[in-house]
Amino acid sequence: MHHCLCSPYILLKKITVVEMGHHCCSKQKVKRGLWSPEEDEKLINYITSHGHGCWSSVPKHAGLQRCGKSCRLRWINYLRPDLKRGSFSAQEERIIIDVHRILGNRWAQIAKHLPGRTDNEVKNFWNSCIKKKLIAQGLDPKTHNLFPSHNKHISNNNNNNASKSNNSNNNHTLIHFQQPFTISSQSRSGDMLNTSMEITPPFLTLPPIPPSHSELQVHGNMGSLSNFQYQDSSTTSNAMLMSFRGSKTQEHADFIDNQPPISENAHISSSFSPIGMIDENVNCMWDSGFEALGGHGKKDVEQSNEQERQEQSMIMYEMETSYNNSSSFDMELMEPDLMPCAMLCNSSSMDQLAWD
DNA sequence: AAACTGGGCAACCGCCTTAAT
DNA sequence: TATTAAGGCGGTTGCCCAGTT
Repeated sequence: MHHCLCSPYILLKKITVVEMGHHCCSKQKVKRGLWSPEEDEKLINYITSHGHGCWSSVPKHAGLQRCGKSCRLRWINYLRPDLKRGSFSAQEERIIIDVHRILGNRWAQIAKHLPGRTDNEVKNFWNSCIKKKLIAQGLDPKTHNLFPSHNKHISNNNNNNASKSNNSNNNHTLIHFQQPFTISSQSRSGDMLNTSMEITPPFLTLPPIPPSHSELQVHGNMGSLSNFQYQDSSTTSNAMLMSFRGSKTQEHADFIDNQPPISENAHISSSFSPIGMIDENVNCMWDSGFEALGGHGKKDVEQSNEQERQEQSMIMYEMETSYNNSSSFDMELMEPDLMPCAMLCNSSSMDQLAWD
């Protein structure tokens, strides 16, 4: 729920003036509570004509009895012109979950993947909505893993440590792919980066987007990780397929984008140590270059410069299975596009944030 | 109709980091 | 190098609204 700037809700809300003020502006009398339309107008007028500059001086220059922090927060979370309004889309929801899975409660980082959304908004949405959905699915919202009791239940049903739920008759596409694996990054030239991460699937924790918007298909039998495929055909250009072919002797994880192969160097290794290519500008985290599935647009020659940049940013990932339940890695080393969400969201937003 | 309750969300608090001196 | 102020961020609070009793 977003309150309109002229909402009676704001007008009726009690606004207090605090004598002591905040610790950051203790010598001022500052208003607290919700902002009035008049205050908003003052702040907007000042910032649009002068920029915020030093926030601590904004209230004085703008004629506001607020502390600088409060002004900054009000601008960032509510008044900024580039803010997106309205409820979160299913795709935004998926991005939040995917990034949260990797970054945890780093709302500001998560919000960077959602243009027009603020960290506060994402945080509130998580706490009020997504968290409950995950819990309802039997997933721990902190770890995104199954709660032990739920895990046991699934295990009993499937006789395996991996399972899926793909009942087309309900709205829960929930892939429980329990074996964690470690990702370490490697530059294309072969130089190893000190980047590694361990991911405990499932990647997918959301109900499928309604068919009108997207289709999420799960194929195969997850038993022993064999022949599992995940296909996201939400858009014509983003469709991809991940295939886990598992056996005790030879296991694969194929990540196939419907984009044309970016590099012939891409390959999949055995022993469940698949190596995929990461392309920050392709809407897919993994581009194995194995085979294209379905239609896709061809690379335009005029994009050669762009492609060169893409090539430079490609990182080879090696994944290997691990059987402990820890899931830690150095978040600071994780580039936004190296996250699962990159599979699902528009490249435009990801591009901007790619190498921040 | 009134009271109660939970959800949603804007705003605040306090800690940490960074930049300036 | 130490100190201080400002900015940034995650956690939490408090208020209003809508639904329920």
